[in-house]
Amino acid sequence: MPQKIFNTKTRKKEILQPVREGAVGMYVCGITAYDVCHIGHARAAVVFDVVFRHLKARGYNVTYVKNFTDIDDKIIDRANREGVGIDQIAERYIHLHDEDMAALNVLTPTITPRATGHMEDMVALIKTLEEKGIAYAVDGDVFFAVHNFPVYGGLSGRHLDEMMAGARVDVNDKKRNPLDFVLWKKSKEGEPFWESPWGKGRPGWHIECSAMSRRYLGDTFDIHGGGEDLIFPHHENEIAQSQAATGRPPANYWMHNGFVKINAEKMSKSLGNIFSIREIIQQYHPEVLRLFMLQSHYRSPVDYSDASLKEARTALIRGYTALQQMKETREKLVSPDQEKRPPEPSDEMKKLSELKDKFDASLDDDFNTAQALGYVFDAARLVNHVTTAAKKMPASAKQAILAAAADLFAHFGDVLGVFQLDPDIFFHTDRSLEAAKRGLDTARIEARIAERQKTREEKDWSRADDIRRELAAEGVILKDSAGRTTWLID
RNA sequence: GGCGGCAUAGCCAAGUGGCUAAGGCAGCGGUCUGCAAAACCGUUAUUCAUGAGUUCGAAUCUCAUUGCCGCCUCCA
Repeated sequence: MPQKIFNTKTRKKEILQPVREGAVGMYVCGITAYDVCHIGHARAAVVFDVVFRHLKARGYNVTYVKNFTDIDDKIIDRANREGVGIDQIAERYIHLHDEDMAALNVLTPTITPRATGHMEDMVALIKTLEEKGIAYAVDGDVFFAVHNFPVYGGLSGRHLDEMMAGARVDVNDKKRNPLDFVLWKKSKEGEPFWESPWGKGRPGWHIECSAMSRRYLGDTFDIHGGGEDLIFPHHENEIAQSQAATGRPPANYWMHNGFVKINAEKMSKSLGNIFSIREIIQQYHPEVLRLFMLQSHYRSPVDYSDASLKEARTALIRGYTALQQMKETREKLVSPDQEKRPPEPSDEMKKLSELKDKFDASLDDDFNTAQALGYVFDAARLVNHVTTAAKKMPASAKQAILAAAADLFAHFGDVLGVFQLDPDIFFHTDRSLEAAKRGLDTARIEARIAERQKTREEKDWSRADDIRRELAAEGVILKDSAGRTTWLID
C-alpha cells in the first residue's frame, strides 16, 4: 500500500512520491531555545518521530532535519535578564530539550542544525532575493516584498488583497507594504550581530529554515512539518523566500500537527496553563505522555488533563501487563529446540500476521496512530488469551505464538516508540512515581507484602486479607500469583 | 471581518460511500482465584449534533441550522 500524507497545501490526502526514489527528505521546525519544552513541543516531536520511524520501517532512506533557533529576540531578552550571552541561553535550553526528547524516546533526527551556524547561507539567500528585486534594503534592514511574489498565500489559503484589508497598522514605516516581512534585521547598540552586506545585524525568523532546509535537503525536498500555528506566517514566508530564490517550491508535502489544549482551553502564557515536559514526567512515566499523544490523530487537537493522562496510564499498564505475562510464560516454556522449529500454522499465528499488516496499513494512511494502537491492543488481548486463558493449548503451540507475538510487539515498539521497555522496569518506574505522588514509602510496602507472604504460606487468610486491606486503603493493589505477589498503585 | 477545523456510546477516540460502527477507560454477567486483583469469555451506539437533499445504498457527499474551537501578532 502506498504511503498517504495529508498535504496542508492541497488539503487532501496525497500519495507520497519522493523526489528521489526510495529516499525521503524531511524538515521539521524545531524549538527556539529560550525556555524549557512544553507538551506542545512534545506532541510535535512525537508526531514527527513516528513519521520518521514508520518511513524508515517501510524501507525509505530518511534524512530528517530538525533545527534549533538559537538567535531570536526572546533569547536576547532572556540573556539580558540573566546577564549572560545568548550562546549560553541557547546551549542550556538545547541541552534540556535533548534530555526531554531522550526521556520521551524521540529519536535524534539525522541532522540538527542551528541558525547561527548558517549565517553565510542566510546572507547568500537574502542577497539572491535582493538581486532578483524581490527583497529591498532600507537603512540596514532587508524586507521581502510580498507583492513581488505572486503566489503568496498559497499554503494558508489567504489572498494578498484580503490580508491587506485586514492588516493591522504596522509601526515599522520602513516597509513598503505592511505585509512585507523582515529577512535581515539591523542590530541595535549592544545586541548580538553578524556582519553582512547591509551592515551589522541578525537574520529574520523565517530565513533560517529556508537556508538550512536547502543546504541539507536541496531546493525541493519531500516533507516539511511543524505545528499548525506555523502555517501562517512562518511556512508561508518560508515558501515565499525559498521559491522566489530558487524558482522551485521548497517542499512537496506540508504536514502540520494539531495543538495540545489544557482542560479544553488553549495553552498560553497569559492563561498560565503551560505544562513543561519535565514537570509531567515527574508525575507519569514518559511513555504515558507518548501514548496519550498517539491515541489521537495527529491533526486533531488533543485535550490534556490529569484525567486523560490517567487513562493513558491505565491503557499503558494493560499493554505492559500483557508483555509481562508473555515474558514470564515464555521463560517457563523455554526449550531451545522448540524455538528453532518452524511455527505450526494456527489461527493465532494468522491473526498476528494480519495485525501486523493492518498496523502498517494504518500508518501508511496518513500516520493514523490511533487506529494502529487499536491493533496493538488486539494483539495484547491475543497474548493474554494464550498466556492466561488457553489452558488446553499445547506448550509448543504457545511457544511459537508467543515468539511471533514478541516479534510483533518489537515492531510496534520500533514504530510507535512505546512498549519497548522490559515490563519489570516499566512497572518499577510506574510504582516509584505513583508512590512519590502519594508520599508512600515503597520499601515499607514491600516489607508489608513480605510479611503477608508468610501468612499466606501458613494459609492464615484472615491476616493476609488484613494486610491487603490496609495497603488497599493507601491505593496499593496486590496481585497474588503462584509464588509471588506483585503490586501496583491505584 | 477574512480563512479553516470539529460535533461518533457515560468519558476518550478511530472510521469519511456498501461486510456485524476499531481500540482504550468506566459499567454489567460469567470463568479463573483461598478471597481478591489482573486476565479471559460475553454484554453495553438499530445509530454517528439537527433538518432537508443526492444515491440502489451515507456516520461518510451537498445545502441549511445549531454549538464549540483554531489561525489572521510570538507560538509546536
